[in-house]
Amino acid sequence: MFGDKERPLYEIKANLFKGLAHPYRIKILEILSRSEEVSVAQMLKETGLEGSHLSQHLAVLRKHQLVTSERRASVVYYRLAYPEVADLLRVARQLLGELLGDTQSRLVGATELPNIPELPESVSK
Amino acid sequence: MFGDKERPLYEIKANLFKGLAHPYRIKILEILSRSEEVSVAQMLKETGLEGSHLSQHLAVLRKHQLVTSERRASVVYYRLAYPEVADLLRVARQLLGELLGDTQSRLVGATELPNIPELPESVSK
DNA sequence: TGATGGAATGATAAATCCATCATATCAGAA
DNA sequence: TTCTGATATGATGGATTTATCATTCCATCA
Repeated sequence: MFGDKERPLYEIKANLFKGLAHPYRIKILEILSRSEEVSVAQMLKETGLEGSHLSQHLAVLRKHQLVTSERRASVVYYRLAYPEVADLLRVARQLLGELLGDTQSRLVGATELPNIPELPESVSK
Repeated sequence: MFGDKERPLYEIKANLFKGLAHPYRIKILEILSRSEEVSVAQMLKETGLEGSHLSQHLAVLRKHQLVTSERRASVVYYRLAYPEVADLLRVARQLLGELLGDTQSRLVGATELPNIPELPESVSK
């Protein structure tokens, strides 16, 4: 195993992307990208997730240092840890523009990409 | 399940990040970012991976449409499917600059992030 | 044709991740 | 203090991902 100093950058980067690699976490980060600061209660509404499930995804995002949280009274507020997180989502959107623009990609995407668990209505976009 | 048209963007984005969420795939994409076009043989050398393992990761990258491949004679050449892929890595690097710049993050990263399988010497950076 | 080298695919066990449910913590109200 | 609403943590089974090994495919050369 590696000490942190010598740990290859690839692994740190891969970890970063792992933090982003779930539809609900993307959803959460996009909510945070728009709003500066959002309470867990608000996210519950916007995502339609069950409480502990949301908390679990928030824990992942915290672990990867993509968000920070602050408790005021009994409410916990989240925000993006760095504006670059939003940049990352922006570039991803841009790449997907290209990617989905290609005629074939629809079909390929539909048939070959892993199937995706259904989300509650409220989450659809 | 969703047809491709209504499939929420979050899921498509999450899939994109999943394609990036492995150290060897980052390594591979960075090699491709530098070189316009690279043969599998060259990647074998640069990554130190065993053949079928490399192929498997290349298959993942193809499935996610992050790279394209072309066979000329018996050699297969890969390249990035879109320049935005390199952008994504660039932004990630930038974010990590912030993230690792913070004093605490080293410790947190070392103790709390999932442990990472050791890579052969040749891959270390 | 058969043999050879480069690359991809298939199968499998181990590791990791996810959704669900139950339980715990924390802070304010009664 | 006990209760209650808000949030987090723990445990568990099922699904997905990964590393390894064996096999197959594809193109060239003898």
